[in-house]
Amino acid sequence: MATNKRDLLLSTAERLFYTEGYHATGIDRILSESGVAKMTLYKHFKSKEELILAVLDARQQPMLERLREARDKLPPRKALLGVFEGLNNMIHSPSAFCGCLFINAAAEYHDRDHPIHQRSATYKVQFQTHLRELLEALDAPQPEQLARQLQFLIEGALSMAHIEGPADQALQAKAAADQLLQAAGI
Amino acid sequence: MATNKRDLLLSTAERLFYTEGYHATGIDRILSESGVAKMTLYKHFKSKEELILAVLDARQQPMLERLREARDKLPPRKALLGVFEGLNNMIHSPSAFCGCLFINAAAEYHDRDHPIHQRSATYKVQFQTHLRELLEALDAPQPEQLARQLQFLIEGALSMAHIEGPADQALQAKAAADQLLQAAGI
DNA sequence: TGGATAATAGACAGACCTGTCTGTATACTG
DNA sequence: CAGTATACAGACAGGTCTGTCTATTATCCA
Repeated sequence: MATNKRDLLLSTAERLFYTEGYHATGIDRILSESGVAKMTLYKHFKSKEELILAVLDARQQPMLERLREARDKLPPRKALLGVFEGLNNMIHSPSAFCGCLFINAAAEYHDRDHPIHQRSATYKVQFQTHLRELLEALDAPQPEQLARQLQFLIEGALSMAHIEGPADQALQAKAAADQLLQAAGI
Repeated sequence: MATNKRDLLLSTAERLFYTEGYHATGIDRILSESGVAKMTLYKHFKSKEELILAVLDARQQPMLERLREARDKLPPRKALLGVFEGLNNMIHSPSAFCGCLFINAAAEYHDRDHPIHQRSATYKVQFQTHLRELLEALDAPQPEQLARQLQFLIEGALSMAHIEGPADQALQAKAAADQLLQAAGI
């Protein structure tokens, strides 16, 4: 038996939401694939929406943690370009690559006041803050703007890898990032 | 009475699919907002899926046409940066901006063999071809790679504008594109 | 061993979904 | 005027969705 029904539900739901979509994945599908009873799900989560929010939170934590680890272990420029290597691994993950869990969530819940959209936006803000801090450590002239431009490259590579299939998107984005850094004197 | 029921259905469906999502928009909603009868819809389109495909096709045509117009009227470098101005207009459109219709479609129909996903991918390929042709006209050293990098900037700016709300994403992406072009000696 | 806790299966309500069907009204066309 | 195409309203079938409920079983701890 798995350690914790709640975690089992979260990991099953994350996999299905990620590979099939949020609307397209019904509660019953999550239950049958995880082997958990319906009442157990509704004891842990008030509704499907709360389950989605919990999945996003659960995913956000390790992602940001890995970024912080790299920042603490590596020199700033290596940590910065390391993000693109992580992206490359993600795109070529053995399990099906379906873009970004948060972008996909925002794409299904368009309304910016919707909690799910907001949670996705929060993650992206934190991600961008991370990039900006690394650039500040490198004394970049316009860290805010450069961080946004690097994020565009990352998000764009993610989107395109999702739509056209895994290829060398992350490496080409990394090459562009490298040029932008050079142009900023880094 | 509107000119053509088919076109009325297409424009209503496009608006709803774009602002609410594909799964979240039911057939009945499209019918009640367009004032068209159900049988009329199913006379023009075999199924909801075919309606979605028709919406994507209908949207693809004018988009590519506008790009070609710019290419024929403007010098290549202006046409290239003009794409970012079009993007800026799109992001700040008076009607709600909800990202890219095609990206959103791919995000709801993840399977790359699915007709809807493929149709979205086809559009992005044509878009990239357009960028590459402009770069070839400018004698860029590596037109293929540069085209992909510019597309990452564009898609990334689109994604981020969708998730965090309309701001200066297109202009910052344009600034990055300008630097990449300069670095390539253009 | 006994009792609380947690999870189980499975039925159910009520809403919504797509797609089909019937029958009627309107408008164009030979 | 007759005939045909087009669109209409609205019921309907069959399925799926979320969320609630009941009643039963397993597990753990004192």
